[in-house]
Order: sequence, then structure tokens, then C-alpha cells
Amino acid sequence: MPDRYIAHLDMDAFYASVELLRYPQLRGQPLVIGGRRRIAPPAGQAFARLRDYTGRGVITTATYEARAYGVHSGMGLMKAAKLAPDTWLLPADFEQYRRYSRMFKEAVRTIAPLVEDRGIDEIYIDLTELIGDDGWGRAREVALQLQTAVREATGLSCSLGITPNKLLSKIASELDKPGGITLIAQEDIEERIWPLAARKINGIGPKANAKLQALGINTIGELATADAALLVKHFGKNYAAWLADAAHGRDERVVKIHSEPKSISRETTFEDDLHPVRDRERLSQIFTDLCMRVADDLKRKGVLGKTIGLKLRYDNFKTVTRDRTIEAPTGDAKVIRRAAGECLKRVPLDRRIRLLGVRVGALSKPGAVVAQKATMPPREPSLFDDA
DNA sequence: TCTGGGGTCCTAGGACCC
DNA sequence: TCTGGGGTCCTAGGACCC
Repeated sequence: MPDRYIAHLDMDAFYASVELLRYPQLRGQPLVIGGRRRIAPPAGQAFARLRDYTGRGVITTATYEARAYGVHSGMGLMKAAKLAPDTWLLPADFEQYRRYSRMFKEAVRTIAPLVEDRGIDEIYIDLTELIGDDGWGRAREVALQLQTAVREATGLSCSLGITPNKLLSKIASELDKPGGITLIAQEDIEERIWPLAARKINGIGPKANAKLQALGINTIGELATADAALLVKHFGKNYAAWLADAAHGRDERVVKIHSEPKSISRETTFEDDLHPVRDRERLSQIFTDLCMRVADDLKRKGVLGKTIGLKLRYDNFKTVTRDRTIEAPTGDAKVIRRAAGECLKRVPLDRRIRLLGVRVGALSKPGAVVAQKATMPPREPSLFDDA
């Protein structure tokens, strides 16, 4: 593959920053976004603080001021409240975030059209054509131009990494947050990337990282120089090869401008665990509701699905799934409910339940001919057929 | 007071077909 | 009666990401 210039653009503390546009009086103070419902603030206060929260929500975004207390996204709000009780708390307003998401992506596309969506607050951009032979000086100019466009369109700041591929850019954009621009060329990898923790690689999660640490591998450089056979022994052939490639900054993935959804799901965690028998009515109501919401989503996206899945989490946090593929793709809430109901019969119901979810996969466009054997032309008998 | 909700991708075994 | 080597689809679980 010829040399490329790939950018990763990451919005800074996105949800919280959108809220600060609405509530500028909170700027400069610790703030987290999380939970489903708005918590009534105590008398004389305009906003609730973490200490006012009860429930099972987690932090979706923390401002840099809040992060200074050791709280971070994914942390339970109750736990965060112990670390930073005075931190302001606002519920997530996804509709608003999606609006701002569209706005910043539009602004980027006016400058560089080859954009890959990576969720609500980040994108990859292929800048190879735009930068051409003009080199890293030009890359920095384009990065500044993108930041300006995003700020003018939304009032929000973002960080950028530009490198020869997606893997390195994802790492790079993190290195100078918020508001940073980080450029890394192939020849800078040993100096800039190797000292970083292996966990910084997108695709090395908590489990893989713990295993690496147990092998004495902490940094990306240590991973790059690790014995290949050792990695294969502990991670399998495929993942070991990927680990080695990643550590050397090798990544050929292209920036994908279009993608089709593979599955659509809805799930909910209850305020209190529900008993499969005593709370049967409520569970059934919630179950039906989830099916209706999934059906709505399918309709909105103009797709049908053939594989219906059920997800259930017990009070001990153990999660089970069951799925069932039906004859013909459907978008009908009743059909989904029936199939999911059959899945439910295959699951043990001997503990309290914490979460219930419904998923529809194997998606297709209505009317699209699904490739299947029945539509294949009959073939000539072959010498190689069994008798 | 532990641990949300929406996704993708991979693995592995079994059924079934050629 | 025994022996293969693909391939695809289905299902369950798990790692990981935003």
C-alpha cells in the first residue's frame, strides 16, 4: 500500500462539552454526564451533584476538571459520588448529541469528504489526496483547518492525530488532548509509540492487557520485540500476528465511508432486580416494549431481520443469550416478540434478573433477494457427486 | 450501595450438504 | 462399512469499542 495520510478526529469530552454550550455557568467546574433521568437538585441549587444520585447509572463523559478526581467514563455514578461528591451531574441528552455529531461531521466533510463514522464523537478521515506530496507541513495546516471548521460549526474543540494508518492515528489523537494535533510518521514509531502502554492500542482491552502484563509485557515496544512463539502460545495464531503488526504500527485497513448495520438491539437494566415469577407481569410488559422499540428502529432504518436474539443478565451479573433464526426476515413487533419468547423458554429462570434485551440480526433491505440455495440454478450432475 | 446501552468481530462446535 | 475434506449456516459466549 502506498503511503497514506490518515486522520483520527476525536471530540473532546463530547457530551459534557455540548452541555456546557447550554450551561456555560458550569464551565471550569467538574461535571459528569450520566444516568437516564434528571435528578432533582436540592433547594436553592440549579443542578444536582453526584452526591444526590441513587441508582445504577454510569458516567458516560467526565470533564477534565472531574477527571482530576479520578472519575472516568464507565464508572458507576454511585462509586464516582464517593470520589467526587460535589461534581455536577447532568443526564445524557442523546438527541442533542446526535445533532452536534451531524454538525461536526458535516463541517469536516466540506473540507475532506472521505470520512468514516466511528460513533457519535469520532471519525477517521483519509487525507492522502488532500495532502498529496506536500508532506507533514501541509498535514498540520489541514489539521488546523479541520479544528477551525469544527469550532465554527459547533463551538466545540477536538483533537487530531495524523499518521500513515488508522491504528496509529487513533493512538496519536489521544496524546495531546484536549485540542491537540499530533503527527507521527512511520520513522517516528520507535520513539513516539514504543514507550506507550500496550493498552493504548485499540483492540487490546483489559483481558489481553492483563495477560500481557503477566508475561512482563507492558509497553508497545516490549510487545514489538516479544518472542513470536510466546505470543502464539498465549494468544493464538491470529491474535498474536495482529498484536505484532499493531506493535510495529502496521495497519492496512482502509477508511470505510459507507457501512450497513448488522444488528439492531434494545436493552434495559432495571432499577431493582426483578423476580422471574413474582414480577412476571412487569417483565412481560418490558419485554413487549423492547420488541416494539426494536421494531420501530428497524422501520426507521428501513431494514428487516431474520435472527431474533434475547439477552438476559442475572443479579450476579452473569449474562446469557439465546437466538433463533426465523423463516423470513421480519420487522414486525409481534413476530419478534414471539421468537424472542421462544428464546426465553430456553433460558434458566432461577435467579433474579437485572437486565433484559432484544436484538435483531441478519438484517436485509425489504425486497432484496437474499442469496440462498433455493435461488441457485439447478446444476448439471457431476462426476464427483456421490452415488 | 460495584458494573449503561448500542454496537462489531471472533471463535468454536454441530448440522447439513456436496 | 469406513473414510475425507471442503463449504455454509446456526448458535452461544466473550472481548472489545464508543
